[in-house]
Amino acid sequence: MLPTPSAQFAPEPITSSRKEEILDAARHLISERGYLATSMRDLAEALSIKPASLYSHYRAKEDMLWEIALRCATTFHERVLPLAQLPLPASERLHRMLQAHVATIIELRDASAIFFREWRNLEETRRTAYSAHIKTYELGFTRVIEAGIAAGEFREVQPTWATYSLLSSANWVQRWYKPDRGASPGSIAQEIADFGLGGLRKPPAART
Amino acid sequence: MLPTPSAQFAPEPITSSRKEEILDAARHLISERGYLATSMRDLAEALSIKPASLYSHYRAKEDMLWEIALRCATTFHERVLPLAQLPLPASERLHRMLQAHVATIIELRDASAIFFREWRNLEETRRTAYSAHIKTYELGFTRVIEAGIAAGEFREVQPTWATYSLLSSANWVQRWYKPDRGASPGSIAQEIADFGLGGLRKPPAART
DNA sequence: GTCTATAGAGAGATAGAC
DNA sequence: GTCTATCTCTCTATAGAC
Repeated sequence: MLPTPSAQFAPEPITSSRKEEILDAARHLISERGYLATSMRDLAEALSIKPASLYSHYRAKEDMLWEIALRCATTFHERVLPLAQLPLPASERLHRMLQAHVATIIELRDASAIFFREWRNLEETRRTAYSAHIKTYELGFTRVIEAGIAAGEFREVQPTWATYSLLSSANWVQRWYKPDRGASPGSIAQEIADFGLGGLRKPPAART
Repeated sequence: MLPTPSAQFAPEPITSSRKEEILDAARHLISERGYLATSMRDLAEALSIKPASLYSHYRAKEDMLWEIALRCATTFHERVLPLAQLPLPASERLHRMLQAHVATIIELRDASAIFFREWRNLEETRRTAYSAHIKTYELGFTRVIEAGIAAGEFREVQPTWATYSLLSSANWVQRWYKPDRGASPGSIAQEIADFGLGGLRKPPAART
């Protein structure tokens, strides 16, 4: 699963590598301090250049935020949503989706943090586009949950609520995951997917 | 459960009611736009006064954030942690704690949003105190989960991970809860507590 | 592509009259 | 307790030399 250990994005061709360095630094600083609390001065200083130089690469601060968010959304879509179409039972598909989701959060840790937290700082047009992305993504999970209920694999929960609940608990991994804690990203993803599905699965036997 | 429908906080006696009006407006604006994106000018305008007048009530913008966060933390502690001590099975105690937690999020919706999101804008001393509060609170859940595992009520999960997972999925209610959706706060709290516990409970029968 | 210099807006906060 | 007036700082962004 997820054979490529390094990220390859493709919303637009990666033009200059300097732009990428700047975006990397931006991801790091913004994920740590927040978008509004990170100034162009801070960013420039982290790169050992002057603030004005940043504007040769990005026309505005918000353009960076948008690029970070958009690439992140694209990666989640490309890696997770296709798994919904596999010819497998719904519970197995959902499990793989959750695992891929969590693995992506861990791999794109800084970008994910920004993706989850900073969308409200996008101007309205972009924020609307962002919301549409999110809705599509969530719907991918909801459909599989619905299928699982119809197939009798899952309890009869509200599919949208279950989606929120699962993704919520998966997304929090981004807040407390520390790379140095021994547990491998794969095992964490596995554990979270297991745990989340536990609440959904129909007990094999009967009772209450 | 939670007999008082209106909040009564008590970190310090409620001095003037004007202060409370200001804090209410602050809660509303900050929860909607974010702390840094809400200026003292915005807040003053919402109250139909001039920005300078705010400083007769609060010495600094951050003092408001701190008061909002501290009161919110206190309420969560007072309402939820005592339930951990009830003479009941761990699963039942955990269920009641989750339910009270979710009910509090819904009732203090604006304050909760700020409490979860804006702590990073506190100055260091306060942020440290905040972290200590949170740790104590989470530990209350972890202890009950440990007890449940020891008693054979729960599967053998990592108690801290389970705590994060449960609280994460509960906390997300704050993002998508709409007061007008028909479902009562109580039934939502119930559903979320049920769902979260499902992943934890030991299946009554055996298998896999 | 990076620099110096700076424009122009808006932030948090204070002084002191009423 | 609210006002007018304003200080000082920092922000994003631009102009134009190199």
